[in-house]
Amino acid sequence: MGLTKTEEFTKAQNDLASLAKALGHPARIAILQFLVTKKSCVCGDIVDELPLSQSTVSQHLKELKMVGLIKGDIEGPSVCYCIDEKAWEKAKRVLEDLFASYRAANCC
Amino acid sequence: MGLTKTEEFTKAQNDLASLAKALGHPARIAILQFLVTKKSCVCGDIVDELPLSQSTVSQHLKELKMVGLIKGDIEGPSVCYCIDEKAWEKAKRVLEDLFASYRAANCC
DNA sequence: TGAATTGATCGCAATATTACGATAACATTT
DNA sequence: AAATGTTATCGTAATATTGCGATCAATTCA
Repeated sequence: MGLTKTEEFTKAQNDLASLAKALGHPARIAILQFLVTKKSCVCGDIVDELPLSQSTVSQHLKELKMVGLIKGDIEGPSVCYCIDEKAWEKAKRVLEDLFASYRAANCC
Repeated sequence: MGLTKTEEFTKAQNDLASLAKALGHPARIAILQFLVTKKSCVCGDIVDELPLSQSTVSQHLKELKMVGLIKGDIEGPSVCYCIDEKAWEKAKRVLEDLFASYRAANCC
């Protein structure tokens, strides 16, 4: 198979999983960290920063854009990628909710 | 290829990505949520709860165990899976750090 | 001991991901 | 218009993930 049975889970579970999946690659973590420190938003600078080819970086940017964590504005010939504040805050909240829901208990 | 270039990134980036990757499947989110509400810790009950076969659930449990988020104690004939409090808190912190590092700025 | 129960592992098939070079698309500059 | 610079997309190869049935290992129960 290799096909996740998304229809068997709730939308919230799928959304959270999609978000986490987008974070589940070191290159994408690196991209987000770079954008957070805002050394630059320009795509080319991100490519220069990462030990990956331009096409590979472009793909990672696409995935981050798909879950909404970043957005890209065309700026003349280049593209300016930025954290999408709203999506960022929402992701933060959703993850916090998951982690806050646990109350330590001496089971086992 | 298909091979993540982990050696090109920092340990922190790889660790964070591994954690996120483990969270990046709805079944694993469902398992964690189930354990958090602590309806039961017994493996069989988790299997019953999920729309997946026993072997598939076992694999997901294995992945969660590998990143440390849960631990499994043998309890007679069955196995009791629980949130690993320490790893849970650490994961929480690491993700919080990432999300807290962003300061809204009107770039782009 | 033998049967039943529980969970892990193996082997396989289908699909997804990662990575890269090549090339396309688009805007700017000459 | 042509050349240049920047980013996206396509095609392809290698590897990883997902899912399941079958089977193995360990424990309990009769």
